[in-house]
Formats: sequence, C-alpha cells, structure tokens
Amino acid sequence: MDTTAPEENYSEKAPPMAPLSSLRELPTTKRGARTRAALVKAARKVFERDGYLDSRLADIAKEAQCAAGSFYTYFAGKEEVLAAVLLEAQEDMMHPGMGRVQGTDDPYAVLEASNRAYLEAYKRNARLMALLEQVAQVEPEFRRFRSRRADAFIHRNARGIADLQARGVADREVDPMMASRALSGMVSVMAYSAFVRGEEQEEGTPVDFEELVSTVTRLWANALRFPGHR
Amino acid sequence: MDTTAPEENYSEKAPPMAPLSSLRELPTTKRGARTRAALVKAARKVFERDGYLDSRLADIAKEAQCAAGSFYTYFAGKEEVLAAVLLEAQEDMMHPGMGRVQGTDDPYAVLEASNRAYLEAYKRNARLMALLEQVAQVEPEFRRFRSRRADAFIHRNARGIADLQARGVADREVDPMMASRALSGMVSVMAYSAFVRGEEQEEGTPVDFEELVSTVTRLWANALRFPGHR
Amino acid sequence: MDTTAPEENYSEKAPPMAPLSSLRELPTTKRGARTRAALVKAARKVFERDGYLDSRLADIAKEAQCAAGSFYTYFAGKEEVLAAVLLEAQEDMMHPGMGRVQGTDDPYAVLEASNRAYLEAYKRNARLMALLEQVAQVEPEFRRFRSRRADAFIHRNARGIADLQARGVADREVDPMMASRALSGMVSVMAYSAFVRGEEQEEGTPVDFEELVSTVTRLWANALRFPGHR
Amino acid sequence: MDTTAPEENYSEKAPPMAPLSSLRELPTTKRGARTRAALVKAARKVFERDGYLDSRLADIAKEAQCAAGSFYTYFAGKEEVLAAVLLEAQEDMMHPGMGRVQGTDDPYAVLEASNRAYLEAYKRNARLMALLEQVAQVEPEFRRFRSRRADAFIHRNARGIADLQARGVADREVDPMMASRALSGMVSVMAYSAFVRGEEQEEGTPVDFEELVSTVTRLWANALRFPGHR
DNA sequence: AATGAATGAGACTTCATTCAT
DNA sequence: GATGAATGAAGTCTCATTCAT
Repeated sequence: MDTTAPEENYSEKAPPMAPLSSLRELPTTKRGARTRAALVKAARKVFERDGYLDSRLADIAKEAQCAAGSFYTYFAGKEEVLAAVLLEAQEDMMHPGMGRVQGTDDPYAVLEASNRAYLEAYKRNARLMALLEQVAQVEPEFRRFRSRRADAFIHRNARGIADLQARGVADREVDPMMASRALSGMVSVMAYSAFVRGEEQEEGTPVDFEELVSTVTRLWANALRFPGHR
Repeated sequence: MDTTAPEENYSEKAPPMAPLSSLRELPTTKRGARTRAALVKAARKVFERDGYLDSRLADIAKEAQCAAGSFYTYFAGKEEVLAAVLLEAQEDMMHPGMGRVQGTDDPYAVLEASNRAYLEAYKRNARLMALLEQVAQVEPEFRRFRSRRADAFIHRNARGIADLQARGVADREVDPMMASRALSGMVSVMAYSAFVRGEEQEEGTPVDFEELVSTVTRLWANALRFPGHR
Repeated sequence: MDTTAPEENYSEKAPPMAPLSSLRELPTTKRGARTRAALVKAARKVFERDGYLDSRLADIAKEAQCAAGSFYTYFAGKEEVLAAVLLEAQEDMMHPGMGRVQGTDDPYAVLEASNRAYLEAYKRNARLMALLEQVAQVEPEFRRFRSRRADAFIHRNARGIADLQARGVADREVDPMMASRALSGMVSVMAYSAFVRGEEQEEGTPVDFEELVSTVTRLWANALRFPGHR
Repeated sequence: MDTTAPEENYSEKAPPMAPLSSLRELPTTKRGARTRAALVKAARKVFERDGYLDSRLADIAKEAQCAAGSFYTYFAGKEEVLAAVLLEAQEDMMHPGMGRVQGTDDPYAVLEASNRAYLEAYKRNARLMALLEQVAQVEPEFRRFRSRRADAFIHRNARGIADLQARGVADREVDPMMASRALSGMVSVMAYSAFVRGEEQEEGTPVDFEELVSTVTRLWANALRFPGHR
C-alpha cells in the first residue's frame, strides 16, 4: 500500500506536472549559470526570512551580491524566481520512497513508514512549506501549484485505500477519495501545525516527533478500521 | 459529548476572546454609526471580492460612498476594519449550539450533529473564512486570532474525547489533545477544501454536503474506535 | 534713563501697535465669551506644549472641551487664536515699569533695574517667548509683530542712550540707534539662551539669575563707557 | 587674541563636529554623483526660496530635473538633504581665519579683523543662515546643530577673553564665558538683523557694513574695558 | 552580462475647513 | 451656539521595472 501522506507528493521523478514555467531560457555561459544559481539561493533565503510579500527584489539581488538590474536577465519577476526556488527544492521536499519497509506486507507498518517519511520531509523543508502556504494565498498560479501537488498525493493514497478495501483490510463504507482527502489533510494539518506554527511561537511544548507519527498512523488505521488491536 | 468540529467553535457566547481591539472610539451620533456600519459592510464586500492584500482603502470608501478621509474617522487602517468585520461576523460564524440533538445520548449522533453544525457555519461564511486564511498568512495579529479560535475549539473537543475515553467509548491509547488536533484539523481541512477551494474552481464535482458530514463523522468515530458497526 | 531691554517692550498700555486683528467680532452671549476664553487658554497650552506647527486645531478644541467646529465660531484659523493668545499675554509679558528705582538718578542703578525687570518678564513668559520666536520664523504676520515689538524697545533704549550722551555719561562716538540695537539684542539673546534653551536641555548649569543681571548690566555700562570703576 | 565673532566659527578645519549623518551611502558612479549634487543644489535653492517648511520634495526633484522617486536614492527625506546642504556650505560659512592681521599684536585690530571676517561670512551666506534659524525652530536635530556651532564659537571667544584678562587688557570682573556668550550673541544678533531681516523688508536704510563692523567692535572693546581712548 | 541609477505610478495619511443637525 | 462627522486636497514614500554605460 502506498498510503503516503498529504499535500505534497512527488516521489516519482517524472516530469513533476510541469508546474511552473521557466520563461527565460537558461544561461549560456558559466558565469551566467553562477549568477542565476546565486539568485535562486538568495531568493530562497530572503523569502524564508522575510516572507514572499515583504521581500523586495532589491534585497534578493543584494543577497546574491549582484545588481538589481541583473535579476531581470534571468527572471521576469518575483513569481519566476519563486518558481525556480520551488522547482529546485522539489526534489528534497519529496520524501524518498519511504524506505520501502522492505520485506513486509503489514499494512500498518507500511502506513507508518509512509507517514514518517512524509513528516520527515515536511520537517526538513518546513520554512519552504510555510512559504508555499503563504504564496498560495496570494498568487493564483501557486495556489494551483499547491493544489496539483496535493491532488496527486490524494489520488495516490486513494488508490492505496481502494486497494486495501479490495483486500478486505479497510472499511468499505467510505469513499476512497473522500477518505483520502480527509486523512491526507489530517496529516498535512498536523505537519503544518507542528513544524510551521510550532516554530513561530517559542513557547509551548514542541511536539514529539515519534508521538506525532504514531498518533497520526493510529488514527488513520483506526479510521479505516484496519483489523488488529493496537 | 461535545465532539464538535474544527478550527472555529464558539457556541458559548462567553467572552469572544476580545480578539481585536477597536482603538478608535465608537461614533456618538446616529449618522456616525451609519457611516461606520457602511464602511464595515463595504470592507467585507471589497475584501471578499479583491482579497485583503489587493484591496485599497480608497475602494472601501468608495463602496461605502464616502470620502477617502472619512475612513480614518473610524479606523486606523486596513487591519482595523478587518478586525471590525471579523468581530461582526464572529457571531454567525459560530455555529449555534449544534441543535443539541436533544434527547439522545448516542455519541455518534451527537458527533454527527456537531460536525454538521460546524460545516454549515463554515459553508455559510466560506468567503470570510477564506479571507481569514489569507490574512493569517500575512498579518501576525490575525494569525494569532485564528490560532486562538482553533485552540479553543481543539480544547473543547479534547475534553469531549477525554470524556468518551473515561466512559469507555473511545480508544484510550491516544492522547486526547493530539487526537483532537488531528481530527479537528481533518474536519476544517475538509471544510476549506469543499467550500473555499471548491468555489474557486468552477469545474469539478461540488461535494455533496451530506456525504461530507457522514464521511467525516464516520472517520472520526472510527479513529476513536467508537463501538458498533457502521 | 530708560535703558530697558530687548526685543519686547510695551510698558505703556496704549493701543499696543494694533498688532493682530480680531476679524471675528467678539461673542455676544455669556456662554460665547466662556467658550472663546476656553479656546484661547487651550490654545496657549497646546502651543506651548506642542509648538505652533505641530499643534492641530482639533487638539485645541479638545483641550477646550468643545467640538472642532466650534472653533470657527470665534477664530478664522490657527493664526487668529495665536493672535488672541499673544494679545492676552501682552500685558504680563511687559515688565512693569521696572519699579522706577524711585529717588535715584544713578544711571547704573536705573540700567540695572531695567534689565532686571526685562529679564524677569522674559523668564516669566519664557514658553510664550519661545513660541513667538518659532512663529516668527514661519508666519510673516508674526515676524512683523515681533519686529515691531523689538523696534519699539530699541527706539526707547536709543532715546535713553542719546540722553546719556547728552549728559556726558555715555560714549558719544557710537550711534545711539546702532548701539541700542546691539545692546538690546545682547540682552534678549542672553534671555533666550538662559530661559528658553536653558529649559530644553536638562543638563548644564542653569544660569544664576543675579549673575545674569549683573553681567549684562556691567557689559552694557562698559560698552557705553559709563564713568566710575565697577 | 582670538576674539572672533559670534555664533558660527570654524576656522580650524578640524573635526567639523560630524554634525549630520549621511545615512544613505554616497553614489558610486559619476552619474550618481552628478544627480546627487544636482539635488543638493536644487534643495538649497528651493529651501532658500520657499523656506524649509513650505518646500516640497517634488519641487526639489523638479528643480534638479529628476523624477520624484530619484530623490530617495540619495536622501531619506527633507532633513537629510538639508543636512547635506549645510554640510556642503559649512566650509564657506566659516570665515577663513580672519586674515590673521599679520604683524600686529594690537588687541583692538585683531578684534576688528575677527568681527569683520565673521560678518562677511554671515553676509555671504545670509539666506542660508536664515534657513538655519528657521529650521532650528522646527527640527530638534538642527537645533542641536546650531547650538553646537554657537558653543564652539563662544568657547573660543571665551578663551580669548580669558587670555586678555590675564594680560591685563580686559576687565577682570566679568566671567569670560558669560561675557563671551553676551558679546558673541550681540554680534550674531546684529548680523541676523542686518543681513537677514534687512533683506526681507525692502524699505529702510540698509546698514552700512563698515559702520556695523566698527560699532560692534567698539562696543565689544568697551565692554571689556580695553585700554586706550577711541 | 553586469551594473546601478532613474523612473513614475499609486497607495497611504493628515487635517483645516465646511456643513447638516 | 454647539456639535462632530464629512470632505478632499496635498504631500510622502515605495519599489518593480527600464535603460544607458
């Protein structure tokens, strides 16, 4: 089963749904490549630090140690750098095949491994996820981007659920798609709450990662009425 | 039991958590009250139409048919009108005691009624909820506002869960708070996805409201291992 | 001799050079008189506190506990209240005939009494003097007002000097007018520096009043080569 | 002796008391330097013409023939350009060592040369001095600037006076500092009155420069009881 | 390619003054 | 007379984007 987790999901390298176009052609010279890379890196730093809205192109250029005008050699504007940033991060934001849990067929173990992988990836890229959430609220283009990612993930989990239903492991009363939507959402909300909001406020008990994994997995398994008594 | 639902929940009229201050004093005269009300109404309309960030004070004033300067008689800026808008809407955004489901003690029925009430309120105020989500990404003050609301709700549901655990109706293995966080989040995510994102895109099957209620309720009940076989 | 001191000088009650017009007619009713008086008083307070430029009519009205609109019943604007404030204060700002130093003819004693009276009056109204200096830099009308006051004083002292020259008590080489300008200016500068600038900065040795009087008097007397060896 | 004259006095190039900071960094390119210089020049012109308070940044930009926004490339606001204007003028506002009156030790001659140098510098920069007086009434930062300048001058003259007292040339009864304050103030008042106020009003006898110098010098010398009978 | 100055549209605020009650 | 809300002109400042070197 592949009951991974919510909202983001691109384990397959495949053309990741051509999310964001690079209008500008890539630089020809070595020097150009270097500058462009510096800009993308700087952009990520500035975005994560100041937020997308409060960041200015001038800051990004300064951070990349190049002139404001140079920015436009590579990008048409803020949106486009952000696209580049996201594109570049996409790889790592995708949990790496959840370690396969080789050699088991136990649905619960698979589910747990899947959730763990998702949450680890989320944690690793928490600031970027926060950024994406913010941007999605503001730029339709990125709202669509986020939706597509979430949908891909949801569909995959829906297939997993349907499969389990077929095998008699999961409750047949629920619609696989709706259930996937709900449970995937549940996990992503928890991730956001733990790693994004958790970071903002200094106070409060930082959630224990293992407890997070096990709670989420247990609820998910129960919700689908996995057999067994855990 | 009071397993209401996610993110927002203020059936008790009690101190509406004095969320957002109205620095400017309220108008003395009838005329003033009328103008202020017109501004709040106009602000809500403009915010919901253009989004918080893309709206200009001038537009709000125009919508309220008053001079730009008049705005400042009542509010110090965008934030403050928004606070007023939210304050005014708070009442209705709170689902009204979920009808009590008088006469039953069936946890499942209570849960379902609670979820239905929550989702109805969410649907009724979908555009405002969308606005709140947007603003929370941008203005710390409103991020806190949203958090406080969610927390209040989560705590209430956590109490409900703990109660059910004590009565032997709910799985004792999960921490009530974490479970509440996860399940409440699940419902609010579904509400957002159905009523906010569902509205944006014309295409797609609009979710059936009843199916939403029953799915969410079933998953919630299962997750906590309510007894019985539904 | 009447070698009083600088910049301000209106001991004679006589129509004090019709300095500032009261366009608005004075109030008829008792209530009106009360309001007007309250406004003038409030204006002085606000002006002295916030400075002329940074004060707003709304503040004055509030301080006078009346509505903003009421202001215009009595004054055409800021300038006019200020005129009223100055008019009202004029009386006390004028040192009271310097006690005449009755019974002496000693020029030095007269001079000293005159300077003392001037400095006392200046000190008493320091904040208002500061205000006047400020306003004179900004409003031509009040620049002229200040000039006329200074001139009146200078002329008077010039007459005093001429008189002493005639009596052989003062150096005949200097032009009475120029000398008066210089010496009167000297005293007013000292007064400003001691009572206005001295107040602004907490630090520093506050000037000893008596030392101020005696220094100024001695220098003045010496400058005109009063006979005798003090 | 170095009984220069009043209020301003910086013949020594020494630390120009780092009066006003240029927060914005200076332009790198030649073009930038040109624009900045044009802005400073324009600012001086506009300030002297309209007064500090009534001048608008837009006017300055227009005068410098550049876009309004360009202003902010070099200055944070009105205050900062003014600082630049003052900084640039500082050099010339400082009378140049008063020609030294080489070869004489006659205190009177030195004093006269000093006063002449001061008054010439004042006259040369009369409009700027007027501006400074105005601004000092309005912006604390510049009030302090003016005070520091005056103080430097006063201290220098005080030293001169003390020196003369030691040499038996000046009256020992007066405190050097107070005397310096008074006499320095006397000269600056005369300068202001002659070159600033004298310009405003078309009418009136424009003061004869030489008479001004000699009167001021004579009174100063007398006040300190220089020996000799002039 | 890189630079960094120049541009200018546009949004925000303030407050003196007017005006309907 | 008094009230206090309404008005709207003016000025400030920000930055994405362009452009001459």
